[in-house]
Amino acid sequence: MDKVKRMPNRSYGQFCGLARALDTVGDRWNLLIVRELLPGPQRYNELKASLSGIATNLLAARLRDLEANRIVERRLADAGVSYALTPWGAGLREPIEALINWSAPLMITGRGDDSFQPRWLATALPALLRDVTADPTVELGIQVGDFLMTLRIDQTGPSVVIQPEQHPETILMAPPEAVLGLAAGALTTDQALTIGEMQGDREVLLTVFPSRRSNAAAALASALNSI
Amino acid sequence: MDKVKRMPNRSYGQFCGLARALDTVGDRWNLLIVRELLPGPQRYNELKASLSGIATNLLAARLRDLEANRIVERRLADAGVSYALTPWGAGLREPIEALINWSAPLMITGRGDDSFQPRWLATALPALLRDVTADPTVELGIQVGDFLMTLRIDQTGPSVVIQPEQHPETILMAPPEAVLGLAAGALTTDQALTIGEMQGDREVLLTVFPSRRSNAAAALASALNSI
DNA sequence: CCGCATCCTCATGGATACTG
DNA sequence: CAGTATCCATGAGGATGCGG
Repeated sequence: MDKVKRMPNRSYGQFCGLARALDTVGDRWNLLIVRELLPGPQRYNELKASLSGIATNLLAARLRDLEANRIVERRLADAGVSYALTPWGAGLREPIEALINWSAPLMITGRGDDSFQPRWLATALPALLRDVTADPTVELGIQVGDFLMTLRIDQTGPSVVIQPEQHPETILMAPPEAVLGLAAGALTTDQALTIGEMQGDREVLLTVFPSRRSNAAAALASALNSI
Repeated sequence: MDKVKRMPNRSYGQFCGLARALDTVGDRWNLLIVRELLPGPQRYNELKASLSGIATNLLAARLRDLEANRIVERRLADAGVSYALTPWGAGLREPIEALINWSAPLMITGRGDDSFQPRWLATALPALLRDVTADPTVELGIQVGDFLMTLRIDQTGPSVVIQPEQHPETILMAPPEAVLGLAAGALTTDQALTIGEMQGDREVLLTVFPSRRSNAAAALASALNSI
């Protein structure tokens, strides 16, 4: 009846950086929680809502583990608790961005029945557009849901700023499948624009400032084709 | 008795690159199998031996999944099957290297009771030394176990070549904890050299070519300190 | 031998109800 | 709002068997 002693925690037991990284953040939901916290701190119920489907006991357990491993820290916000990444935890941005870039072929099938949060674009777009240079300087405001950001492409490369001051004349409102499909290279810029213009009943509206429109389309096309 | 229909595969169901990447390679052992195949194809039993602790049925299942997802492909070798990465599967090198870099703080505790395979250095060392430039050109042969590689640091950055032609006068034979501890910044170069020289009974021998020794130590120190 | 498949046990994940 | 508690389904670990 007394079998061999069981390992208390299921570690790979390998002296390898990858194995130890996965020992720490390899459990289910862990990296998705980190992704959720990359744009900024979140409350427990915000995390629970964004990670649709996570069991509440699992979310609590994962947050406890991540806190014990110094990846996440609890902060006392007004009227509640707020979860934020430590500097080391925020260092997971690079691996996460690398996984997002690698996964581009998995995104061209479109959204399907999957859930979507505009917040995810704040991590995905900078990753997908990294190391891309465009000839003319382009600045687009992107609004998906109630999430505002500015996509800027210039000689120094592309950058995405979250929650910028609004530029109403250059706001691109698009459904997530159009934006991410475009970002993944699934659609040409023209197709994406067409989709945006065709589905007006879904509150999809494209209003790039006219004098910049061709520049924006060309820059986006060249940027996205090189992904 | 008829409950809600269960999902056949446990997908996150999120339209997000990270979530879809983890749907594909997030299951336990998957990324470690990819790491094992990064330096080159491996046989089933080689994988089973390196990944000490994996259940044989799990390895078979994971290889089937990875093959179905076009990450791994089976090749008919002489007298058996050989598993190799597809080009897309090899693209996981970047996320894996990013995780290895992120995990450096987890490596400074040393090897402990963990297992070790020299093959892992072939992925870890280039990752840890990326984006580092050294002033003088340095070339070191590193032998751990029966695994030979050349670490070269010059103006174009560091590079590691596996199984090179041997340079006996610059071979550094060191225990894995010394090499990886050094790579993780746990030890200064001098300490690592001392360890190497002190533990001769463990077949630990450091014989950097004398005229290059100071250059090598300085280059390694500056390279490793900037990690 | 190599490359798995089967069987069994236990740890982990998932859904829901409940509580300070 | 921010979690615990509980129960059950599923997946991992380990031993063994088995055909080529």
